[in-house]
Amino acid sequence: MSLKHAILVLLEKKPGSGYDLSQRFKRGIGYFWNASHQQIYQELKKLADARWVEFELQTQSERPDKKHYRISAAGRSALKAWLQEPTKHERLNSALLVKLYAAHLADPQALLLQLDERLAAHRAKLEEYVGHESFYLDRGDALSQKQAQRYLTLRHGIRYEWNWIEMLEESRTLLTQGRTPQRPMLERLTRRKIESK
Amino acid sequence: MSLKHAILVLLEKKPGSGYDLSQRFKRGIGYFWNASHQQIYQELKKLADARWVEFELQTQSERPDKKHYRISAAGRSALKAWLQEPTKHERLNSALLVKLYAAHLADPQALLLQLDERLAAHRAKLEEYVGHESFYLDRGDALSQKQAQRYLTLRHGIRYEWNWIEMLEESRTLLTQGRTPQRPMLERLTRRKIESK
DNA sequence: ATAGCCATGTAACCAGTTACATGATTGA
DNA sequence: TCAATCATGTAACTGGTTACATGGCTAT
Repeated sequence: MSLKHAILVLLEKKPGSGYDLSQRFKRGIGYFWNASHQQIYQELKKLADARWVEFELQTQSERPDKKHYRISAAGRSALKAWLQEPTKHERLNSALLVKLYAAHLADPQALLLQLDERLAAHRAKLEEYVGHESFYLDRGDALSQKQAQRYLTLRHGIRYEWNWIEMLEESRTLLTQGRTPQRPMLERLTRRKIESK
Repeated sequence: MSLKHAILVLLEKKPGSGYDLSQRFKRGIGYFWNASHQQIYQELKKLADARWVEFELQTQSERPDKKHYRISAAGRSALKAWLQEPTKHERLNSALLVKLYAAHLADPQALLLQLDERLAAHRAKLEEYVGHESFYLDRGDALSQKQAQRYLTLRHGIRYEWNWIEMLEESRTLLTQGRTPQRPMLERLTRRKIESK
């Protein structure tokens, strides 16, 4: 499992409560890892049992008490070990693509609704990400290694959203106007790049 | 769950055994849905219990006996109902991106190995997909609605692989030469496209 | 009043992976 | 002889979702 390790990465960067972590999973690291608060709390408990994290109880007036977690030395070395391990391919299972594949069996109107809903969501995400990008671009050459890494993951997020938008737009065109894209997805120039493996 | 429905889609297209299905999940529909044979056999049993599929036993000499499954009328209407239902967002969890995000904590050599392994896999997939594409392009305007839908899902697969390749190449450049991409991911022209929501 | 944020959790369930199990045929 | 293909499954486990549960504070 990697949720354990994703949490360790976050705590290595900055300690915090389960609640803090669940917020952070919705922002930066949410480009490529998601977790619900239920999962996070259970995982933190396991991590604490394994001594990979430690916490102190912070009592607060005005707000509920909270547990402030930080990574331990053991956690750091577990994280480092995990970083060296080979990484499995993640599978991609998309129910929406299954529906598109079987679109001829569906009511076109109902499918279009679903496409539009998703299109709006991906456009919103993309706008958000493009907004984040200026942070890195303004700094130009002066990006640290850490920042550069994070910028690359953001670029991945941007590409991901952009792809979905293109796919959904092409699907809309097909369903509303019956037109299919005629050009190959990749042109000769880019194809050269593949072959130079 | 959608594995049920993915199976129904496949059986609607063409009946077959569990083994056949597991092969088909590795090919065409594998662009966007994956399933292991263990999952498939268990799911087929449930589908048969629910009367969404039917099967006959085919005894074979020379080869093991098999169960030939086909979709039932009830299965067809369950499938149709599912196609109208709203579709949940799939979450994207990528351990490799988590590792990249935390690359400064890792041994660069070990990480590079992982990147290269993935890069090779994505390049191989891309070549495979680009090969499939000619099937659709040769037919030009003459694509049926069904074929056009399938072509769109293939295009999605091509984009997906291409993205990973770009991301992994940028990461290699960062890890080996310390260079970060300077240009914004999307230029102004394409950005207009986003805003015209 | 009503919703949203802060803050934590449990329990039941569903989905997916890994390990184990069998056994014949075909091609290198 | 070894690996691959055909063909089916069970069992244990891990990971993730949904539903349920509590409760004060702040802003509209």
